[in-house]
Amino acid sequence: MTPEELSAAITACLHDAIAAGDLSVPAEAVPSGLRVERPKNREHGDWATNIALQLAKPAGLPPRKIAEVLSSRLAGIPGVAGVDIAGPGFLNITVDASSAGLLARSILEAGEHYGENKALTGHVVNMEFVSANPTGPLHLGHTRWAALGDAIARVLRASGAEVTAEYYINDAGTQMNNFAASVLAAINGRPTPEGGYPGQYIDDLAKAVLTEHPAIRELTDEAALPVVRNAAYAAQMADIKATLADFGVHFDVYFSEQELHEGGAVEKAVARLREQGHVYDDGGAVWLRTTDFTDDRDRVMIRANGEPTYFAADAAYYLAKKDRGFEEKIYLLGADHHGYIGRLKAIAAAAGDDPEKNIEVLIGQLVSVNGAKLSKRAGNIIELRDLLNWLGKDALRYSLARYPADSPLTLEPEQLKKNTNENPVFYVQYAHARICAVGRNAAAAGVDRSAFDASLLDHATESELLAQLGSYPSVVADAARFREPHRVARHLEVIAGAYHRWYDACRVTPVGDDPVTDVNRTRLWLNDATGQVLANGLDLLGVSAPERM
RNA sequence: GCGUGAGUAGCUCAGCAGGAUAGAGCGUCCCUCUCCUAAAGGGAAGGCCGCGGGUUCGAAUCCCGCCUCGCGCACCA
Repeated sequence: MTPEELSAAITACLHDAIAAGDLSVPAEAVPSGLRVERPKNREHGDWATNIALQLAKPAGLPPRKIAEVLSSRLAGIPGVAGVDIAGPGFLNITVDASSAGLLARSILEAGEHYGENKALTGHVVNMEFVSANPTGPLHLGHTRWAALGDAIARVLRASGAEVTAEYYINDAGTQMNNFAASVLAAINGRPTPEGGYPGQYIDDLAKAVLTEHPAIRELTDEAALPVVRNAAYAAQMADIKATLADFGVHFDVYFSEQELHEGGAVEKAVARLREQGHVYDDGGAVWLRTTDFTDDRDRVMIRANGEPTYFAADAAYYLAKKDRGFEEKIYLLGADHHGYIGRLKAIAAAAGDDPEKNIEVLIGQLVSVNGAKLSKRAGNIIELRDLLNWLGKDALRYSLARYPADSPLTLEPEQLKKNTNENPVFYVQYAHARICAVGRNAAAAGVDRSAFDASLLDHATESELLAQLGSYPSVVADAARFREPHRVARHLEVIAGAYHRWYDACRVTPVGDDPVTDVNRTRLWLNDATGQVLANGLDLLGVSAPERM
């Protein structure tokens, strides 16, 4: 029995009690999503609900009185072994072993789909993250959002949402000219120009451009600059994409800012917003009255010199997302950009959208790494590529995904390289590897899954393990709803702990010459089911589930 | 100044979508392998949940005020 099935059964009992006149509660006071919780204290049963406490006020009865009415009905739910009323009015429910144990089989039947849910079915989401400028390699500042954004996209999909992961390329504006000028200067052996980009990677790009265009030095700067710009841009973007691929991060769409400008989308956006009545002219510039909404000041769209601002492109980009049919637009930004929330929401509102519903800006606090070496290639930054080579994809992705985005984070590399409990990614992966080892040993000992008797899974550690496995789908759903994949990571650690304790208490393979029994066979189901859940959860985080360590 | 995030065990952090005795890992101190991965497990010790008010059956959690720290407040991108 899963917690969802139990809570549905309790809800049904509640409605029965009301229909039978045992309880008088207004329909609107009955919670739609009744939840059962795993009590911290094992003496409080397998599952608990505080429904009686919640209904006390609307029913005008003491909570314990309501609990008494419900407890006899709850006791009649198939699979429920006992119901106790505790404390102020909690209902503590004990599930019989055979009912709880069936979960092991249903997990294996669902396989890699176990944990998927329909919490966000019908949601069409655009998820924008990383969006690093194509003027240099990805660095530490992008790493957290890459890991987190990709994991959020995965949990959203697992909850039924239709998600497009998108990377906005800021390939327009003066930065690209400075970038091109820097590469051209390197080609000609001249020093980095004013406002240009220093670093070894510029020289590498220069060499690549020179290989592709051997005669480039013979052109005037004016003629060479566009060629250099395009070639260096393409090479840098290729490097970024390759790094992301190695990091296991996938984007469905790379969206070019330059194409917005070239296609006239920026002018059209200004015109559209002007039609909506939110645009005005002042001091030769064109402004969007974002203060009509929640922004603290109006924003310039077209400067007095006729050049559109970055903000104007942002507005055009928002409209492009809207026009492509994305009802929900999620932006993942660093804390240094949190000032953008107001203006982005104002764009949405000015476009006629609901800023509470159609746009969501997630802010992540900055991350640092103790003892990380600065990149020689790219100047004073920590490169994602170097972190990847140093710590490995799994440790890096897991450790970034296991904290909420709004908590400041300092990674401890020495800890991430350890193979002990101190390293959470190891702890979870080790549990998976151990499960696989047990599976191999079971096969060698002649234990297979030819029999399954759920009532044999009656040890306290089995009840605990089964309960945590049963909670997994709702953890995935919560992770999606709140955009917090760290919930998955934390729950995997709980499952891994429950597994290790079970492993110590209950053997799958017989000792010595003892015969293979249905206890062994049934435990193999539980062993394999746990491995399936750990693998599924690690996959949501972009982390591998090794079979051996 | 305004906005925004944080403050929980010696350390790194969960818990904040109100619930029962506030949790995990590390560190310290005990204990458990002739038997599936001890790379593990069990136990002990360790807390004015930043401070002060409020809301209610109940507050680490919600509201108000204050303190400390991080980040941001461009006709830059």
